[in-house]
Amino acid sequence: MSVNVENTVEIMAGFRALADPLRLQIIELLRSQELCVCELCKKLEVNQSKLSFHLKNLKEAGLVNSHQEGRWIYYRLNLVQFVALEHYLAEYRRFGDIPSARNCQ
Amino acid sequence: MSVNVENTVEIMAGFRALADPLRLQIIELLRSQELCVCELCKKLEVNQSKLSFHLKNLKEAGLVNSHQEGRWIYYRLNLVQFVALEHYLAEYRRFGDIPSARNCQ
DNA sequence: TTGATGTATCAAAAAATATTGATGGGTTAA
DNA sequence: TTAACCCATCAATATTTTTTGATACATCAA
Repeated sequence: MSVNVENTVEIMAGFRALADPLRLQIIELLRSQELCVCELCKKLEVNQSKLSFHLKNLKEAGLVNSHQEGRWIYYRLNLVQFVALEHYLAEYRRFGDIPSARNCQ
Repeated sequence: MSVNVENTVEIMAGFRALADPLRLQIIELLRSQELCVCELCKKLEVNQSKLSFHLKNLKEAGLVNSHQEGRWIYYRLNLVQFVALEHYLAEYRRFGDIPSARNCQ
């Protein structure tokens, strides 16, 4: 019933990574297909350095993985982490209605 | 199938609000019971101004509601918004495996 | 080899967020 | 009334995050 404190840091990192418009655009693109950085650059019309920064951010939060193929580095979603975040949120409604406050003082 | 762009701003605001340790502590406390600001202050050992800032943040993101009762203002979770965020994440796994990249160039 | 391409990283500047302390507005009890 | 309490807001500061441009390191093609 109580929230797992050890995981909370990772969960929060996930939410933090999702809290940015460009990063949200990135993961929405990756939703349908794995992509390399240069393709993301073109589709999102941002410079490579900026994109690299945000991809690192997403990767450190566990939301994406990458693998190299020749000189390209492909990024793809790590769905496991999405599920973890989803479950964290699901916990909040698991126990139904929340009691009103008993009077303060 | 595609992600609803209009909602994305609200969804992102939700994630942003969750991306902070104190705010996460707040909602974890509110999970079991509605609380007033002074009680949250005591439990979390932070000053009132700081707490007020973060509560405003959570409220603007739709994660909590508040109502006044005498001189106390009680905050409680807005579970509807938690469900909305949960559903947003659930969309990512709805369509199963993601194709590998076709070669870039 | 050499030069071009794809990507990460770094330092500096810019922008966004958070903290702090002070103040003020409601509400209640005396 | 007055004073105490609960809370929001504001301005100034501090901190964190993001952007930008430069550079460096692989890999590949010629």
